[in-house]
Amino acid sequence: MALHIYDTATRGVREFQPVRSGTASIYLCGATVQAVPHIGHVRSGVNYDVLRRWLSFQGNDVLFVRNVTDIDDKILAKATAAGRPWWEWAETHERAFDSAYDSLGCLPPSYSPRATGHVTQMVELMRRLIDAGHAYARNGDVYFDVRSFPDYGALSGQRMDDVQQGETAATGKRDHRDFTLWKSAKPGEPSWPTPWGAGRPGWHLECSAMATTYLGGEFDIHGGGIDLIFPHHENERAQSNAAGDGFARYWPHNAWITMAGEKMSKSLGNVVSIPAMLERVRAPELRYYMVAPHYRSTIEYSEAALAEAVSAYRRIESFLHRVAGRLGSVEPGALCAEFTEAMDDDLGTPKALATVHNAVREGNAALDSSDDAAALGAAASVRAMTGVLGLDPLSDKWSDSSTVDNAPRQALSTLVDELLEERQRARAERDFALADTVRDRLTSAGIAVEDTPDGPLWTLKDG
RNA sequence: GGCGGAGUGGCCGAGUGGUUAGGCAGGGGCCUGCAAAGCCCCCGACGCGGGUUCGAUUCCUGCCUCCGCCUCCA
Repeated sequence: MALHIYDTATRGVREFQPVRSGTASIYLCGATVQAVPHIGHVRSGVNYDVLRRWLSFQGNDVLFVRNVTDIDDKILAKATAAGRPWWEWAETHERAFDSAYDSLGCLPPSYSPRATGHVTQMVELMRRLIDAGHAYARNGDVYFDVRSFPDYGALSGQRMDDVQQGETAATGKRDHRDFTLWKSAKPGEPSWPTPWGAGRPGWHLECSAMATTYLGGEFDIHGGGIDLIFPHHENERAQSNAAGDGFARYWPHNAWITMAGEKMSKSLGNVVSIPAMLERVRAPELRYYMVAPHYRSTIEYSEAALAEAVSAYRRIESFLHRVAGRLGSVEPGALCAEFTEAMDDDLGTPKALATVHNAVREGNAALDSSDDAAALGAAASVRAMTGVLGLDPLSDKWSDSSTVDNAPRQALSTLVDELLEERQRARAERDFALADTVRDRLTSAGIAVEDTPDGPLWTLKDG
């Protein structure tokens, strides 16, 4: 089975057939960089990172473009309120997003275009729309004429007559449902010159301009959160199709992470920032939490569920450490067939992880029965499968050796090994009181000791 | 008002017209000086009422509850 992916436009799963065979082009609506990212924002990044990795793994040459909206009402308002230049405000938060994506193991995009760098392309797109009779200028604003495009509403399933109202601010519209392509300059606000007057981009226009600039008039996948279906993606599609571009072939949308049943928003005060979370759990554990449910299912955030994700991830991790400790290095091997099948079915990560856990159990059993070949095979498979999900505990990104300073670790290792030798001597002499005292000392220092057939193994607790 | 999503065992979370999701927790066992880890077994579920069917959690229908979008939003 080839990859099948959900398409909001058709309300169903369809086989992925790229515009150009052997390549995959993805445009993801990235952040409006007006505040620090929370876990909801990063879920989108992580979900599409998994899609991108899966397409790459299957041999596609993937182009992954994730934009940055670096000019909009909120950025201007917040920067003004903070007494800072708008461009500094945007840049500061863009860095915060980049850092959050990176810390969760999202591969960097092929390119991350900024809205302010693509005014030329936006002007050209407006020119085409006006020439074709799909847009009009009024007092320096430029609007898309919704009634000129009969297919408007097809993506989101909206019926024209039932759309309650459009953007509130605009005044020069022919129809209240028309949306703004370009906003005329207001005193004190940044602006760029156009044939219709100075102004700044309307939100929807920039994505069409940037997507087609880098991915072509027709490309494969356009993603984002479910809230973007209407009006943002509806409008993007309308303006691009009206201009004569085929635009995106597939429109998947990821669901929310909610808090106590409500979407996260700063006004509700229920935002969990990424740095705050990473003080409590390790990055791959948080990533596991976001990858384990299906991307189209709402995640109801809870401490207990997060703790379960931590346990589940550690089960996988400790299996790989077990095998590596006993049998030496483990290289990524072949995927289980069920894993491929699950991933091909609209990125069925829950089933895919079930496959991983089955392999872990079988691998542990093989280890217990000293079937080294089977254990190694299972471990290789687990590395490959978790690698596709960006969760491979032995990858350079997540293995402890790459994140912990080597010299301190060496020093610690020397001291711990001496204590463990002392404990082993005590055990050999059946002086268990002394042995347990040594173990208790290590435990209280945050070092867990496990006895294995190959001798004691120590790990730092709570990574 | 329009459009869309969801209600699964103690918890998280998939899925299917009849036969094992997976994880976490709980009970029993093996292993271990003890512990931890691991393995084996067990426990148990499909919001409510109708209908279709040999059989429905899975299809149809009515109802209840919750959530999202329609202004900016991952």
